[in-house]
Amino acid sequence: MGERTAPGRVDRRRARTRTALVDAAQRLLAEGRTDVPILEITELADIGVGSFYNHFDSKEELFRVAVEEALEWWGSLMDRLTADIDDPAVAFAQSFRMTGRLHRRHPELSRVLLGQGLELTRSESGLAPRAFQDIRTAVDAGRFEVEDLDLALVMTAAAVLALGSLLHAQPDRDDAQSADLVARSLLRQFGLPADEAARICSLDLPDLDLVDTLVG
Amino acid sequence: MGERTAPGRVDRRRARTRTALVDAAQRLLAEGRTDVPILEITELADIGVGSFYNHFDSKEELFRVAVEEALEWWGSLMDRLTADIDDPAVAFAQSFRMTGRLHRRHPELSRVLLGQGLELTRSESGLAPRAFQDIRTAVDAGRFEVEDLDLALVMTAAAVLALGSLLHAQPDRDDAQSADLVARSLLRQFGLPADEAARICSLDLPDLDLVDTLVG
DNA sequence: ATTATCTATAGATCTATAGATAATGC
DNA sequence: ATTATCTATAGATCTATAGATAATGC
Repeated sequence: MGERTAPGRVDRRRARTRTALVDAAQRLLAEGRTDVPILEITELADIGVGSFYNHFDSKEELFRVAVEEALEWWGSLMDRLTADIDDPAVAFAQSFRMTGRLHRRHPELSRVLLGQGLELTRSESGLAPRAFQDIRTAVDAGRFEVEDLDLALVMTAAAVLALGSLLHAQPDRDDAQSADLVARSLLRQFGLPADEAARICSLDLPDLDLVDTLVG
Repeated sequence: MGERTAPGRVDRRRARTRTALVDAAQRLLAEGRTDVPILEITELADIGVGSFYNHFDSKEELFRVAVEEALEWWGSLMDRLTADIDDPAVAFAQSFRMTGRLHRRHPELSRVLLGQGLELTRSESGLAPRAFQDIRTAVDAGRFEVEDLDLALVMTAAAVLALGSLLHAQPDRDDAQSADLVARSLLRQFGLPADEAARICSLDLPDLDLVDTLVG
């Protein structure tokens, strides 16, 4: 009976409510306040408490979804911005360096990321699978020399978190310079010669300003 | 009027209750369950709810103390075990390699550590100040070449956490080998030549079995 | 006599839902 | 007519304390 209907006003209204909840959850995540009553979440989202249960079974589920969507958004952005880079070592480095700049550019998203900690590496979506893929491709292409892929992934995640943590703790620190320094150190850990690592980490990055206007 | 009395039975009973609470909190921390009713904590500690408030004002305070005491215990152990090492690079590496082995040897304590995440680096006690001191001493002695002490500290903490996270996720992974591999990578990051880093990370470690019988 | 602990519970807070209202579809 | 949202609230849960009991000191 193929009842394919174009999404109508009802669906859009429903989607708006859901988005309001996820947005509110992301704002709370950014403040590290996940231990709040559902009523506070719905007030922040400016909807009635009752509507909460039309969309999520519990606070935990909402926060899980909120984290997932936030990181998936950034991950897919990194995909698009590195899609036409041939050298997988460069693609990896560009993603890392841009994610380093994320901490200042989108502090709320950065805090969502930091709040995840190393749980990050166990997610099926978001940044981890992409980083893992980048590293594997670079190893297969003979660009990285890494005998332990899992260790490499978790060290990468740790570097992202360490960098973000430091940038928030020290508001005056230069994010670009620190990010590139850490990226260089990671590339060297993955077997690239020092000068090659330095070269890669001083390449131009895509203009994130342009991107924000397209998708953010 | 100088009422110095030897701690009597009352004080010991009081201390026992407090310790029971802190122990219970550490067990809960190890399971990541800090969001439990106070009643559950006191039942786990096998004391009445009322007694809780004789010792702590809130759950949060109890958990803070529980983390602090756990990490301070391990930190002071590392101090003692590296006290008579002359080369600060070696002292740093020994502490790091032993802490890597902590994840298998004391999984509960390890989970307390992992639960802290990079907050770790902002604590006035525990591992961070010791690691910072080690790194600074090594830099001053010309053993490490590190231009950014804060970055070095946070990368060290991240490496500890990454290693622990991986060891828990992969129970079959060789903890000693992984720890030494990461330690070597850190030493190289801090400017030591590859062969020197490898040598340091294959030195004998103090016998932790003996120590456990003395203090644990 | 003093101090810590225990039991029992008042009052605060939170979750989840029932039933009413509003928006859209047909 | 249908579906989403809203308001109001019953019932569950949790915190923090009052008052009773038990342990120790003198």
